[in-house]
Amino acid sequence: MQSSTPVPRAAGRPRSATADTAILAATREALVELGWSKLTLGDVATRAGVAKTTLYRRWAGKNELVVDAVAELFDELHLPDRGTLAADIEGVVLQFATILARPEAKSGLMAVVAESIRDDALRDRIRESIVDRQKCLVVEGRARAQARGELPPETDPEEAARTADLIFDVVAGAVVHRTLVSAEPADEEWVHSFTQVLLLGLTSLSNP
Amino acid sequence: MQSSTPVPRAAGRPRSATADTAILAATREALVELGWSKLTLGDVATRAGVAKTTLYRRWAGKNELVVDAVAELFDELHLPDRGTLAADIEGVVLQFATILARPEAKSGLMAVVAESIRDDALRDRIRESIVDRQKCLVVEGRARAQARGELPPETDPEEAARTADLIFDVVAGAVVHRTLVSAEPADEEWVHSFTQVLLLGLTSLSNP
DNA sequence: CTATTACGCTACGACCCGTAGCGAAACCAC
DNA sequence: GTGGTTTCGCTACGGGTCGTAGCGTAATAG
Repeated sequence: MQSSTPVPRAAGRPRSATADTAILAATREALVELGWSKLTLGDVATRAGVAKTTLYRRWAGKNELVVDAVAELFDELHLPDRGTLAADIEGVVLQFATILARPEAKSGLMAVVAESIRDDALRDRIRESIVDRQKCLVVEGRARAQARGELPPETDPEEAARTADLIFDVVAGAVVHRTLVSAEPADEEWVHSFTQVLLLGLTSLSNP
Repeated sequence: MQSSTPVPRAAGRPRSATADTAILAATREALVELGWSKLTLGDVATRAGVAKTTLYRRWAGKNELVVDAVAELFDELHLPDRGTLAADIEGVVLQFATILARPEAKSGLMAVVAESIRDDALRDRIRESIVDRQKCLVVEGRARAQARGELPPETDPEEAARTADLIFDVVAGAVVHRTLVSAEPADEEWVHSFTQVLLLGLTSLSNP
């Protein structure tokens, strides 16, 4: 019934994979040099060495393109295992802060989130490719801490989800606000103080 | 040396005060209906019943205009005196969340902050008219708590400033992230849980 | 009155958007 | 090889917004 390549290969000329990576890299480059507002799709196409029409065949517009370009920055985000909850938090927060310190992340992230306020599809895209991956780290970190006995095990899964959401908003919100609004570096000293505050709140939530 | 009106009145036709308020109101209206990206200065001028040139005589561009329009939303932000630190925090955070729930705040605030990443003058404008006023509430709230004996008095003023900055980033960041990124309401239940986390961290910072 | 400044209006070049149309190139099945 | 199919690069276009210049008029001070 089927030949060697059942479904994956559709007929016709395949899309250039190198073009994708070139476009996303060009987008980040333009974000650094021009910022969000002065970034144009025509300019990105020129930088990537592709035609403007090729860009529009793959992305609906500036919003979606920048989301994908910024999302790749968060690929390097992983949860270290440093033995204690405090050390794990410090490690992952510091990673997050390092990524946010890059100009392409600063220029792009806030802008697409602002756009997502009035674009539900864009919000979902951001959630899938950026936010949810970060939230997983919170859940995983809490699970490790519970396995170590640093935090009591969760009883109500619904309550656990609410707590994870709260922690995530606090962590991500604080780092983003520090970096993008206060415009000061989230360096080791700041992360250490922040972790200290968070840690007490974490344990207190579990032992009301 | 001076007549009746020394400095304030310059020669010539004075600027219309009603035009200012009409323009800022029209800006907020356009933010609600169109959002940041589709808001044009020509449209705002039409809504306000003024000429487009009048707009450009008073504001350098879209960024500065929206900052002023959004800043007025935060005029109603005041620190209540509910007797305890926990109650004060819950009160002011709930006020902040209520303002951020308004569509004109959502659409405008994130966008101008994103623009301020690459515009130092705009960042200063935001700081003066929006951020610093919020930070004052943190400082004032801590002073009250210290007067009540809920928090130990500060010794090092530099350390006190760092702590206030940290608390501010945590509070503002968490509420903003909850409202604009997670896109879920910062209602009384959430604010209560958040306050619980924050309060423990606050006291722990003071008693290391 | 004159001088000065703000206002409304019109018009303009410049830029970017997003799309259509075309021929050429790269893959598939036969 | 020969079709069929899809992508690619390129050009060109109408439409929209920008920010400014120019002009005549309106409002205030001296």
